[in-house]
Amino acid sequence: MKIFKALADDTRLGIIKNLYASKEEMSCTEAGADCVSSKSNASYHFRTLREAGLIKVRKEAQTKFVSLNKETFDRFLPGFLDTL
Amino acid sequence: MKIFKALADDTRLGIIKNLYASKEEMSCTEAGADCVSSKSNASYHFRTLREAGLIKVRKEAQTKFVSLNKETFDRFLPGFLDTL
DNA sequence: ATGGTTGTTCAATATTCATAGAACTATCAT
DNA sequence: ATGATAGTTCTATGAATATTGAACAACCAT
Repeated sequence: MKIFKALADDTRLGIIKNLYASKEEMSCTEAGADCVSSKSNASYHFRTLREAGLIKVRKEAQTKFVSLNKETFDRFLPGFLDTL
Repeated sequence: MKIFKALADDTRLGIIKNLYASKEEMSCTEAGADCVSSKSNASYHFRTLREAGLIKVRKEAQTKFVSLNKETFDRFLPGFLDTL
């Protein structure tokens, strides 16, 4: 459920696409650059994605790096990422 | 997107589970028996599911029979139904 | 024709979710 | 220490969704 709610939003879907396309981790700022409307908005969406288990977050200095949590996709939405 | 919005709700997810478990078509009343809170509410959720392409509807007399639209699941969420 | 099912539509309300700005923490660079 | 960067949290507000009941339409059975 949390997964579907997390994916039921254009902004978050955009972030997922960015992360999938990049094949690497990105900073929150990077990953949300073209989707997000303010930094508090960004924070909100990244939290939603994290709580749904769709992304992993690693902190380095001030910066947080995010990447797709492949395990979750494989487990609950196997094959989905390839339909993006 | 419409697909995720459609799945991002407990009531509709319940309906999907019922349909998946039954392996056959069911009437709307049957499929929603344990999830839905009123008949207008049922109608609303079935419409949402239909518009997302997740179910097929067949009318026979007063009764509408609903079933999963496997094509949509296979195309956009391959493998998902088996995780239910 | 009347009454009983099955489902739809409409309008009102309630609930949930998304957005914005301001104040804040933490880290780095000078 | 100061300023800059990266992100969080809070409160308020707006937008989108869900729920309800009432009135309705379609179909069947008698």
